[in-house]
Amino acid sequence: MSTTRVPRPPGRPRSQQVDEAVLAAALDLLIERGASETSIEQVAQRAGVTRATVYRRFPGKTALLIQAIESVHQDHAPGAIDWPGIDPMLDDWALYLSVPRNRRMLRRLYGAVDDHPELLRAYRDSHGARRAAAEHAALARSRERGELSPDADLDALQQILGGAVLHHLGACPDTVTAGEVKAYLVTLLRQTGYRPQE
Amino acid sequence: MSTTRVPRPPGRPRSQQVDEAVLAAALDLLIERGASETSIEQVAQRAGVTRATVYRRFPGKTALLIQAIESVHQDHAPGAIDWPGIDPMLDDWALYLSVPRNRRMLRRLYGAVDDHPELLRAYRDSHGARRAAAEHAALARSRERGELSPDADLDALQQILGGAVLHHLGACPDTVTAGEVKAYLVTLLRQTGYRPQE
DNA sequence: TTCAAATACAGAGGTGTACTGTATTTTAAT
DNA sequence: ATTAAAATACAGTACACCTCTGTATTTGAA
Repeated sequence: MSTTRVPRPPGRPRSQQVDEAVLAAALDLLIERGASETSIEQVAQRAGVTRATVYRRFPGKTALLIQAIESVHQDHAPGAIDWPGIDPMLDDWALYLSVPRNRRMLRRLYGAVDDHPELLRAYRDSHGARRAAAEHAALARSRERGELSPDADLDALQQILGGAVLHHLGACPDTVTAGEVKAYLVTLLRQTGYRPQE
Repeated sequence: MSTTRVPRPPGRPRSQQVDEAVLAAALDLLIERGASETSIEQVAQRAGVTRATVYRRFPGKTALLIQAIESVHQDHAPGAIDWPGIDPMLDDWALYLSVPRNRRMLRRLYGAVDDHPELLRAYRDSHGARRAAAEHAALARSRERGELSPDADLDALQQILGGAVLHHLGACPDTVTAGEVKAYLVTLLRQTGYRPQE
């Protein structure tokens, strides 16, 4: 492999530990305080590093936050998602939405749409695109199986589900269980003719 | 009338003009920059007064913003809303959601849920409560008229609509027309069995 | 006389850059 | 092979500048 033949550049290499600490601190602060309330100073402080060290890696706050967002989902979920139908898909969603940290994260991203649209875009680019396709596929399988009306508009259903998630994020306390989230989603989906096979 | 018999308090009275200027400035900044990015300093500057003048009226930013939000809808819409059915209701929504300022305002309120939950609460208290009842009534009328399935869950439909609005706010540019918004809402609602009478 | 409003103040925190000293690593000369 | 030089990273400090906060004091309108 020629990939191993990368001549190491001269000088002291950057500490990977510092890389990770900075990104983790940035992500934490994004979730805790939001994008515009997060400062380079705070990130550096939390990462146990000086501001200059952060500035060496990132030109500014936005670039830092974008990379922090991207760093989340490159760790796990390298393979493609594939749900056999709506029910297991909702299970996954419910599990995700029952973790307060995830809920806050999503709210922060949507809440920063006007000031930092790049963040939501980075989130979608880094792990939303695959999902959309997988969602569509799951809905299609369920429709074939008769769990949905044969003439159901899958795109519309997808948007209804997306809206339901947003509504839930804004209206429900972060103490909900996965079971409650799923029950909520199923209730709404039932209005569209969803009839899960038992 | 004894109401005219209010003995004027001694000293210089507060300028009502300043009152309005401060509230208007606060509302503008809330919409433009968001709650946490808005400072008393900026409000004072935009209202053409000094900080001390603002502090005399409001103990802090939150109280100021709450009152600014409440000041919007006490001007117009004093009477109860009453929609004869879903279609005119969607017309009203679409009109509202086609005004960029309104869209921004809603995004700001939802985006500030984690940091300033009082703001969304104030919004709901000051003109969301009435609406919810009116929505339910409009849906009920349409159901009776056969535009919805007889066993439609009105609460669930209401939440679907609420979610759709949020989704639209986050996904669509603020240049949409009222017609486009309505088309979007109707498309989603059709999935729930909505069949408007022509 | 009494309160509104302007002015002044001290403190906190953030920004981006620059400079020090030290640690770590490669490259080149011996 | 050993050693010196060069290159880079990091901590720490400082700078000049800005914005915001909350209060205290003064000026002036009713």
